Amino acid sequence: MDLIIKHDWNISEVEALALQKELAAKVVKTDQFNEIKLIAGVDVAYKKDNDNLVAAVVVLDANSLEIVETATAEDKVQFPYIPGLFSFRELPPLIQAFAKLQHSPDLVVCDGQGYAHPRRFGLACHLGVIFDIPTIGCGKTRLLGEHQDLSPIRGAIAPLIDHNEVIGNVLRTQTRINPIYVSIGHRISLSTACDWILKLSPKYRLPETTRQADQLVNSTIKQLS
DNA sequence: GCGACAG
DNA sequence: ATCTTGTCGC
Repeated sequence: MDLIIKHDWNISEVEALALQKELAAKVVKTDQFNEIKLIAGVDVAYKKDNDNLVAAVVVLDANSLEIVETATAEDKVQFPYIPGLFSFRELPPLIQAFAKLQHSPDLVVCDGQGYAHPRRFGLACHLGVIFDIPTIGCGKTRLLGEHQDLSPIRGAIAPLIDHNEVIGNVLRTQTRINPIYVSIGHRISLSTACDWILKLSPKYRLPETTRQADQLVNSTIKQLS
């Protein structure tokens, strides 16, 4: 896993906004990948005893959903949580975890929005662009945008719209369970992204990738405490 | 001015 | 995210 774009992370809020505007121009919104054999799920959690963040990456076989490899990293918080600047808080430890991987995933499912973002550059876009790999944004709650009511059945889908632009899809992954918010990260189309999320969510609300990453990051925090 | 606001 | 009481829906 090689970083294609490197930039400072110890920057001000104003500088972060300018950087988002610059990098957002590099997002590719169409399918640009070959066969997807390995899919990674990522998650980051806050460790309150030492004010650190713990990041976890889990690589799964795209067909069997069996775990192929995992990696974790711990780092100090160096940016506050600001809605719209989420990636500047969570990506530093995540990059460290990716650096430890022996396998390069062909697709990364992110815990957070992608294109469904005020400046169309959520965490999934940021991660995708700096590594230049296909990514999907997958959020449990809405950052912005409006949508119509959704059928209660698994597979129900509705466009998420902001200022007359479709910025993502609201997707029901389980019948009568709250839908999730899917958006483009990088090098993937919205429809292909939703196909993968449904395939990766046969049993639970969230994709298996996200579940495994969440489990790993929490067990890591418990173990280190 | 007030409310909303990924994790 | 995380903590936690009261309220609501099934």
